[in-house]
Amino acid sequence: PFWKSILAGPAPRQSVTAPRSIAGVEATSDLLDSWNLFPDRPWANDFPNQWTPGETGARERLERFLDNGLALYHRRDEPGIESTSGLSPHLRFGEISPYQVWHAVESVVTPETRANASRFLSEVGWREFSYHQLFHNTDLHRRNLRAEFDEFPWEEPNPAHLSAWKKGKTGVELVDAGMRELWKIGTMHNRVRMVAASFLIKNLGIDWRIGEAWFWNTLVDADEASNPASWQWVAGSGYDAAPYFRVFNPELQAAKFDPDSVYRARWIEEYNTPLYPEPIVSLSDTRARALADYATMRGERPQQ
DNA sequence: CACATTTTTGA
DNA sequence: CAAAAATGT
Repeated sequence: PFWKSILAGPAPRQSVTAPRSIAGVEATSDLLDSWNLFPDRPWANDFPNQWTPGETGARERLERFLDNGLALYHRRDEPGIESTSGLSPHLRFGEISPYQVWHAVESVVTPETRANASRFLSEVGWREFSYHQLFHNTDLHRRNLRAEFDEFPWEEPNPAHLSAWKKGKTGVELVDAGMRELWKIGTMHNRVRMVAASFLIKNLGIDWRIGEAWFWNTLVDADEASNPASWQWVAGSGYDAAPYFRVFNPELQAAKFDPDSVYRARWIEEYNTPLYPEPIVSLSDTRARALADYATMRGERPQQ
């Protein structure tokens, strides 16, 4: 309903260009580079190859997406190909606005790319919906929007499981590839985020807030609205969220969206070697336990 | 933006 | 009787 009502309204306004000067204001500005904001630790070595912080980088990223990604956007769920925009860190830091994105897309759209363009804009719309939720719930990262989830029987996090998830050593290929992408370059493909989140919450039985906190600490696009809203979406505790019983099967997701293993092989060095670990949990057993926990929350008697 | 199971379809 | 569609969690 949120996006529908946005679309029913007027198009967003055009952005105004920055003024060269403001009458009566004398302002000098440091060069951003002189602040040496970029991390110099080894863990950030690969970051400069991934994105260029700042307004120019944001503009270039958008152009690149409009030139190459938009026509492929119907394949956005395949993490092995570059079909998503990669704009999230730029949007996060206000280096480009959703309104600018909207008008840029509308200015290049053709009948052939109309469907992809609308879908892409609706994804930007999810971000707006997240801010709508945050505006009305400043404790979005803490409180289940659907209060019945306060009764959910989360288990005490198993430290070995949680650590394996953070390090990408769960033995579940798509989850590990995503978590290692996150650690290496501070981002993760959206489809894989959903799978990795579903695995933590449902297969490992760990409270979504613990996953949210890890993403908040590691994502370069960590966003105070999108991050918690999306975790609540996967957990089923959010507004208009995925129902809790929608449990991703990481193996089926990998077969469907990474059929040639390109993504998994890219991020898991020891992929397809004996060094790669066995799964730390059984996907089917833990899925059954998750559904049983859900029934408990709903006050239902256990099956049989 | 799921998956498993049941029911229906149709060659 | 396999595949597609509907259904329940």
